[in-house]
Amino acid sequence: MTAAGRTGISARRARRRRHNHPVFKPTVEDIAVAAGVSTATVSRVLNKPDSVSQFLRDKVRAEVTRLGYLPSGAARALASNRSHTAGAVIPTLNNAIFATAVAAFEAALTNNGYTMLVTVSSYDHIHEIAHVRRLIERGVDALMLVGLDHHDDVWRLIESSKCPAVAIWGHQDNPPIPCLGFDNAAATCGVVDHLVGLGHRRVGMVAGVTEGNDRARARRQGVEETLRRHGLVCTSRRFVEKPYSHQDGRDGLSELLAHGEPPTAIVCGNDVLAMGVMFEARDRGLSIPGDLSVVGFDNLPITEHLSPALTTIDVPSAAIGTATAEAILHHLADGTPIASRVFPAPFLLRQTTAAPA
Amino acid sequence: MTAAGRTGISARRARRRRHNHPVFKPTVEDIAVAAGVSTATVSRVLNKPDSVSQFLRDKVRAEVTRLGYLPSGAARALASNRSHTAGAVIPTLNNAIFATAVAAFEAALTNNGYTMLVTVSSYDHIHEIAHVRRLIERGVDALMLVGLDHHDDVWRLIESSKCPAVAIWGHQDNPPIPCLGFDNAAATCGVVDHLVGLGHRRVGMVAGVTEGNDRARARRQGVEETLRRHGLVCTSRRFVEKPYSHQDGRDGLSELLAHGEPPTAIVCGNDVLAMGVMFEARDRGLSIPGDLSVVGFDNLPITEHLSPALTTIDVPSAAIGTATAEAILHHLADGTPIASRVFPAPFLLRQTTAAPA
DNA sequence: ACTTGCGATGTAAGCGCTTACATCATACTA
DNA sequence: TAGTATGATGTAAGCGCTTACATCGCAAGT
Repeated sequence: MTAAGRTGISARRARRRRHNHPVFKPTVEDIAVAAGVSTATVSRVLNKPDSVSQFLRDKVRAEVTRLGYLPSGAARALASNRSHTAGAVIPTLNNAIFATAVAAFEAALTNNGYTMLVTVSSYDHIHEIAHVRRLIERGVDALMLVGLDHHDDVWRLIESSKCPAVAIWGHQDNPPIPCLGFDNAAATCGVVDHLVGLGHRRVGMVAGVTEGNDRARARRQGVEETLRRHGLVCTSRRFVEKPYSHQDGRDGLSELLAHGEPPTAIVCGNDVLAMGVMFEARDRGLSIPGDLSVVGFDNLPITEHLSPALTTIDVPSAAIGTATAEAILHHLADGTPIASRVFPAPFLLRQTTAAPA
Repeated sequence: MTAAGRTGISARRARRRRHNHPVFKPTVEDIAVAAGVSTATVSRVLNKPDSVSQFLRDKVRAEVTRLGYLPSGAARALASNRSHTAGAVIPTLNNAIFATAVAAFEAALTNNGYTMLVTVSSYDHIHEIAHVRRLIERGVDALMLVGLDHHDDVWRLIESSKCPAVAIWGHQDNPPIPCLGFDNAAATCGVVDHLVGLGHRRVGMVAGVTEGNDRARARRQGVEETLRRHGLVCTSRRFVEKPYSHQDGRDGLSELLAHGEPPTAIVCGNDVLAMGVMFEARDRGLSIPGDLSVVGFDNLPITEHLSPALTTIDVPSAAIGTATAEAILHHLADGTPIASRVFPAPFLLRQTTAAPA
C-alpha cells in the first residue's frame, strides 16, 4: 500500500469528484495537494498552527477556505482519540433550573471548541444506563450527571471507560466522582430554623419525589432532622411527595390541609411546587403569609415577581453549569484533577413567611 | 499489509492489553477472535442481526456482554458515513417553550438510537454560523434550526454539506428547507380581531425583538396588519420591542403607559413578557382585565394558574419537537422527503381580556 | 570546516469500524 | 446427477484523519 495504494486512493477520489459530483467534500489530502504540502502539515495547521511556518500556514488556510473544507469529526476522533464533545445526562429539560445549568454548561463548552450531547433520563435510573452507555459509545470526552444516585451499571460504565465524569447538584463526602453542587439538606435546615424562629410549630412539606433522587431526599431530610432537633412533630402525614408541576403543588397543599391540625408553614421541594401551593391557597381564600407561610427552592426568575414574592433558596444553577464545564475543560487540557466543590445556596427571605396567626 | 499487517496489529494490541492495562477496550477484532468469527460477522450481528445465523449471533452477543464491548462511534461513523446523531441549534434554552421542543426532539431521537447535539445561538446569526459548521463537522445526520432567518453562510453550509435540515417554529411558502411550525402572524391576527371585537380601539404591543427573528416579526406584523384592516391607529409608539424577561415585560408596559392615550389592550410577543406586563399592572394598581386587557403567546404551563388566567396562544412545542424528529428519522431511514407542516396554534381565551372600561 | 541541535516538513502506519466482493455449503431445479 | 440459485461467512480495502518517526536544512558551537 505504498505507491499503488496512494494512486488507488487518488484515482477513486478523482472519479468521485467527476461523476459523483452531487457532493464533493474535500479531505485533508485535497487540501494538501492544493497547497502543495503533506497531509501532516495540513493537520498541523489545523491543530497546532504554531508548529508550522507562517508561509505554509497561510497557504493551507487559504485552500481551506477556498475549497470550503470541513474536517471530519469522526476521522479526527478516531485518529486522536478525542471527540471534543461532552455529554450531559439530566433528569429533565422541562425544569428551568436544569435548563439553565445545561445552557451554561453548553456555553462554556462551545466557547472552547467543544460540543454538548444531551440526553434526558426522565428520572429513570434504568434508562439512564442506556443513555450513559450511548454517550460513551459516541466518544464523549467527559460526562456530566445530575446527583449521585445512579445504577451500579452507570458507575461500572464510567469506571471501565475511564470517561471523566462529574456529578452536579448534590454534595457528599468522598463522592465516587467529583461533585459540583450545594448542600441540599443544609438549605432546608436553614429554612426550618427560620420558620421555627417565627413561631411555627406545625411545619409541613411538599417534597419532590425522593426515591432515587438524592437531592430531593436531602431536602426532605433537612426538614425532618431540623424539626426533630427543635423537638417538633414530624409525622409522615405532614409530608407529601409530588412530581414536578403546579398542579402537583396544588394537590400537595390539598392533602396537607385535609388532616386535622394542618401545618401553618409549608416547605416545598422546589419553586414550581411552591407556586402550586400558592395558587391553591389563593383559590381557597387562604392568605399568604397571613394564614400560611410558604418557602420554595430554586429561585426561579418569576418568583421575585409574585405577590407576595416567594421566599426561597437560590440555587446557583448557571454557576454550577459553567464551573462544571470549566473543570472538565481544564482536566481535558492538562490533566488537572476535577475538584469537588460546594456552592453556597443562600436563603432568600422575601414575603411568603410570617409568624403564624 | 496482509499477514504482516494483521500480525502487527495483533501484536500491538496484545502488548497494550498486557502493559497498558489501565484501560482495555475491546474492539470488534477482540470480539471476533473470542467468538471465533470474522470481524464482518461481529459487525453484522451488531447492525443487521437477521443476516447472521442464530448460532453465531448468540455466540457473538455473549462475547460482547462478557467483554463489555462498546463500539466506537467514531470508527462507526467514519466507516459508515452515519453518526446516528442529530443537531439542534436553538436561540436559547432559558425559554421553557424551546426547552420543551428540544426535550421532545431528544426523546424521539433517543428512542430510535439517535443522540442529540445541542448548541445555543443566543439569537446571534453570526455565532450561529460557527455552531452550524461545528455540528456538520461533528457529522450530524440532520439538523434542526429555529426559524428561517439565517445568515447566508448557514444556508451555504447546509447546501454544500447536503445535511438534511429542518426549520421549526416558523411558516413560509416555499421555504428553503422543510419547515415545521405554525402561522405566527395568523395567530396574533386572531388575537387582535378578538380585542377589537370586544371594543378596543387602542391596542398596543410588547413584542419580542424582531430583528433577525422571523417569528417575532410575523407576530408583530400580524398585529399591525390587523389593526390597519380594522382602520385603527397603528403608530410605532404603540409598539415596543423587548428581549425575554419578566422585567422586560414590566418595562414594556411602563413605556406604553408613558404616552397620552395609552392602549387599553396589550398583545405580547410571548408569555413571559405578558406576565411582566401583568406584574407591572398589578403593582401600579391597574386591574386586569378591567383597566387593561393582556394577551400572551406560548401558553406556558403557569399561565393557566395565574389570577386572572392569561389569555394566550397555545404553541404546540412538544408536538413540533416530536414531529421534527420523526420526519428526520423517516428521511434518514428510507429517504422519505421531509414535508413542511403547519401546526394549529389555537387561541386560548381565558380571563385577561374584557371590553375596555 | 565539522559536528550538533533544532525547528520545519514529509512519510506512512494506524485509529476501529463497515461493506463490496469473494467464497463456500447447501438446497433446488430439471 | 450436474447446474445453479441462495444464504451465511470471510477477506480486506478503505473511511479521513493524527502522529511517531524519519528527514532535511540551517544556524550555532568548537
